[in-house]
Formats: sequence, C-alpha cells, structure tokens
Amino acid sequence: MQLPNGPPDSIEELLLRAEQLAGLTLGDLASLANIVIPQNFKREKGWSGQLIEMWLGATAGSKPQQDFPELGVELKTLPINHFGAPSETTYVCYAPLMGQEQTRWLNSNVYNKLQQVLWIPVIGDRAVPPADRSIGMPILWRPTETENNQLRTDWEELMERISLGEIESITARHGEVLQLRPKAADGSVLTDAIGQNGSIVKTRPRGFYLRKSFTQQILNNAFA
DNA sequence: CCCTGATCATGA
DNA sequence: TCATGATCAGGG
Repeated sequence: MQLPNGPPDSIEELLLRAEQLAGLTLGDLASLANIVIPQNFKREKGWSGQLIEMWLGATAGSKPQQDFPELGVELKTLPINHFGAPSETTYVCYAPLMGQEQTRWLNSNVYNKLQQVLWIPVIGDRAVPPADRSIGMPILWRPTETENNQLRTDWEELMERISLGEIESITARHGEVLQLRPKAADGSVLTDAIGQNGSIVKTRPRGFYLRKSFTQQILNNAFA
C-alpha cells in the first residue's frame, strides 16, 4: 500500500481508499509513509487528522472550505473510546464575529461543511498510544432533515447573539447539537467582535463544534 | 492574525 | 467523571 498521488476522482474512489485503511493502526500508516509518530497528542493534537488526509489524498492546507471540494466532501476523524462512543467534540469551522449579520444558514460555512462528511473513526482511549489506535470503517454521512433543523436552530441562535453584540455572554452550554467555544493558540490571541450598542470589542476567536451526543447519533444510525 | 488539523487540563 | 475553556502545530 502506498500514498495516493492526488485527490480521488469520485466519491466511490474516496470511499474505496478509506475502506482500505480500516483495520490498520495509525502506527501502520505512519510507518508506510515514513513519518515519525508521536508518543501522545499533548503537543501534536492534529496529527492523526493530517495523517488520514495524506492517505486519502486531501490537499493539505488551511483553506476554509471542504477537504474534497470537487466531491463536496468534508473529512473528519472521530476519536472513539472503548465503549464505542466519541471521546471528543468535533471542530466544524471558525466562527465569524463581524459583519455576518445578513448571512443565512444556507450560505453559512457550517452548512457548507456539514452537508457531506466522510467520518473516519479512530479507535482507542486517551491512554492508548497513537501508534496503537486503529482505523474503523468509514461513514459517508449526509444530515437528515431533522439533523439539519437542529444544526440550523443552534446556528441561528448563536449567530443572532453574535450580531446583537452578546459574544461575551455565549458559553459552550448554548446549543443543543452545535456549540461555540474558544479557538486559538492561547488566551492572548484577540480578534474584533461586535460589542454592546454596536461597538467593536476585542475577544478570543471562536469556533463551532459538534457535541458528542450528535456524533454519537451519527454512529448509531450508520451501524443500525 | 486567520484558519486548518484537533486534544488537553482543570474546575464543577 | 466529564464538558468547558484553553491550548498545540503549521500553512497562508
């Protein structure tokens, strides 16, 4: 098995590539690609995601779009614990805090990224060394009408609060399935946001995340 | 700084 | 014990 030369030409090919990774460990994939594997993820938190990107032929980078734009597919690894449940929330995208008052759900970055996601389960608790965590069968997911409604409801509420200058009052407790949390290198990073009475204030950058209960349901439905 | 890939560490 | 808030690495 070797690394692909470029992105897959079709969703079928993407799925085939993903299925061939199932059963292998992150250690297997790292060795085959001649990559040094970390002992833990205290520092290289995004390592497994980037390794899977390589093996599926995703273009590396920090583009605010889907991983496979030509296929309309977003790629996400999903850490799974020994109970078969997600062990972390899932980052979706950066949250706009300025000038988005008129953006609607169907034009949002969250909607765009979540309409078709290839989930790659990575099985192993936090105590399991990255090298020994294994790849599960991929899940190509498209949100149901119900799921899209849940996402839209949360997104609209959060965006309304942001537009009203209430960013500092939003916590990760808001949102049934989608939450807003800090997203930055550290607490010193600040960006502009709408403040009270339409003023401009500095605040920590935020990102949208999917709650574990939501990704758990995706797993349940996929293997039902 | 913006945004991607995420997981860590601590308080409740 | 577990979710929130904080943090790590890298390209642009």
